[in-house]
Amino acid sequence: MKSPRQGITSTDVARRAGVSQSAVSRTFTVGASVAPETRRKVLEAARDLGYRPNAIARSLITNRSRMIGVVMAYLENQFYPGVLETLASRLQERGYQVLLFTGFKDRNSDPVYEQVMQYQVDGLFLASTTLSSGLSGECAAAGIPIVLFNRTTESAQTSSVTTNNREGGRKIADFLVAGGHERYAFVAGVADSSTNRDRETGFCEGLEKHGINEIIRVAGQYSMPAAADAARRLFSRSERPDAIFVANDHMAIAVMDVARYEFGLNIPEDVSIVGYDDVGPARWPGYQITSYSQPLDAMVDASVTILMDQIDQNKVSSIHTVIDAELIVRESARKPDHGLQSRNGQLVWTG
Amino acid sequence: MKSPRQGITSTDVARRAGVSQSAVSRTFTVGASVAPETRRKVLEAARDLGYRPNAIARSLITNRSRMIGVVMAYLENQFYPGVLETLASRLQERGYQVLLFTGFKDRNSDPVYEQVMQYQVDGLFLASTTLSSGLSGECAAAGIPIVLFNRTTESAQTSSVTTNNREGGRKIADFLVAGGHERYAFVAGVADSSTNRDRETGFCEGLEKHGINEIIRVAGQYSMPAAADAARRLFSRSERPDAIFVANDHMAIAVMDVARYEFGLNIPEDVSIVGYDDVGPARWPGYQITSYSQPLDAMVDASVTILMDQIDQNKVSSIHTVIDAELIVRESARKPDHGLQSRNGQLVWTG
DNA sequence: GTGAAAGCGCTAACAG
DNA sequence: CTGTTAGCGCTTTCAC
Repeated sequence: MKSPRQGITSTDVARRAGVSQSAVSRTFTVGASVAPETRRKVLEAARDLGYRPNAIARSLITNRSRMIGVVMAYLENQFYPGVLETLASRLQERGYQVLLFTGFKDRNSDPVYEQVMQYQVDGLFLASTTLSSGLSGECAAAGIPIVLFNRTTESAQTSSVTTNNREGGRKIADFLVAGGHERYAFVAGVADSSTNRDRETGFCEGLEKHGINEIIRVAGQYSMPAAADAARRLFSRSERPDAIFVANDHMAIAVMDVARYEFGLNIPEDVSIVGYDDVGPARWPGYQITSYSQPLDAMVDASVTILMDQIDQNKVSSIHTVIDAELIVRESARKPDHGLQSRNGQLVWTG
Repeated sequence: MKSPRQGITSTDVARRAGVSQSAVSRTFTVGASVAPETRRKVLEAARDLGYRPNAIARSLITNRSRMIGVVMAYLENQFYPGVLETLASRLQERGYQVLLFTGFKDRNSDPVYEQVMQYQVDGLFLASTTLSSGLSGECAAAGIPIVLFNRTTESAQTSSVTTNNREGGRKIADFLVAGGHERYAFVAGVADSSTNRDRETGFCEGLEKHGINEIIRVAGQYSMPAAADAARRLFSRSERPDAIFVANDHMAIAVMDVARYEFGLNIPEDVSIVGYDDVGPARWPGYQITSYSQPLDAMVDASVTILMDQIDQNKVSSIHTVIDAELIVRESARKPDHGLQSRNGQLVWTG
């Protein structure tokens, strides 16, 4: 008698259907040629036995696991669960699975990658995390494409998908200036992330273009508590800023809460706040954040396309896709009297 | 020349180290006996070559994939990303990986399970979703343990981890009654989920015990828009409820927003709101939801323990773990003048 | 402690 | 179209 862990194999099915084991394999391989009658017999036997092809065994021989390693350090920022959900969905449609690595926020991520690699993933999707150049080289050598999501590097061995963060920063500067503000501040994310750097650069450029050369910069580390602290410092200044660009919505929420509940400020009357990402809570009535939207679906689609193309061609290259995005205007920042346009029921800044 | 997709195998390492392939295998198998000198040679050769054992091939022979299939229909409710993160972390500590299935909210989930099974997962963790009895039987037969997270069934073939939802409902009733309210309402989640049913039953029981027999029940479907609609109906009544238990925090947020921004109500002066889960935003200054906490870590640990035990013993059984939880008292509901106790810097209702 | 050999369940030539 | 055969990379007896 078979042990309970032992499944039904294609050989079992073959025996029962009175055909060869290869015939069974062919029946479950798309595009393989099997006579209708054989196929019928196999399917019947398979159904009777409750047979399911063993994807692990298939992987071993095809040298394709049909798994994509997805690495996300943390899921606290609401943007990422959304990414994960639509990514998983898109991949599943194409017959790929998600091998997820997350929850290692503070720990060293090297062992994580060690694991990913052992599972022979066909591609790597990295969000809210970075990768040693050693490993990306290894992946390139092994023919495993890598997509950095919402991050970039100069590396020739990885691809990336981002929005035009620099232009985003610039547009936000334009928007805030058009709204007639006086003292500008920036709440930064993690300093060495490309995304933060680009948003900041764009914002500064934009302000400078309008002759504004003084920007108060505080560090928010992409975390709510750090952003709250940053906000406290900002609002305690004698010259309180009246226009703040916060590098993402996750932090903007913390900043708004501090402004209102600790300093009694009114938004946007006393201070305008602009965020980035357009996450769920940005639309909640209590926040209504004016935010540069990151089009989730388009970004995920682009990532999946890059991965699939490179997997199919069996060769990795470095593609950098930049997705167009818009500044969605809501109530958290003073609105200019021009340059606003309604689009799909949303107000957007057209400059 | 090897194709780029071809990795370095144990045979390559063996050749370079001048030992047999089995020696290499042993070096990478914990508890196998290898002479220190052999081990050293192997490790050196492996490092030189950049060798990594192939987990897929190992799975095939050991009949253990060291992957746990995690199924979560959606990640919108902030509770679940948190679960996912700590679950992944705990599993990784034990050398298990997460094969994630999500993002099929509206679609039929059968093909999802079809996929999971093909990947020979060693166990199944199901949250915010249910399972056909056929499939759970199949898993039981195949020796694959299943844990339902935050749900239960009578099925003898699955385990479950929940908080004591019924008692939670009762305590919330006690708390609201002690706060001195008059008209009670319940915003339900998905009607046929065990979690919702138990919370509701407990709430009704609790109120009846205090002689309150009229409860307005509206359906919120565990979704924000549905909960918002439910709230609109509730607050449009001539006799507006002044105490509402919302089956989870995710919906409670929507209810609070409708109360404040559409009906101009003050919370808790005009209406008290109690939620369930104690998710992140429940602690945000703008919400401060009085909520029955679901202790994430304890729940996840219990789930992992169940899975690991059954995998190790190679036999599935039906364990139902119920975790103790507390009603965390914040500002969204009128506070009684007794029965409150401070614990770890939080106020809890002790009845 | 070590190597040789036999598979795990499957796919992919290869003849027929 | 079908069966036979040879592995995929690894673990695991089994002698030595």
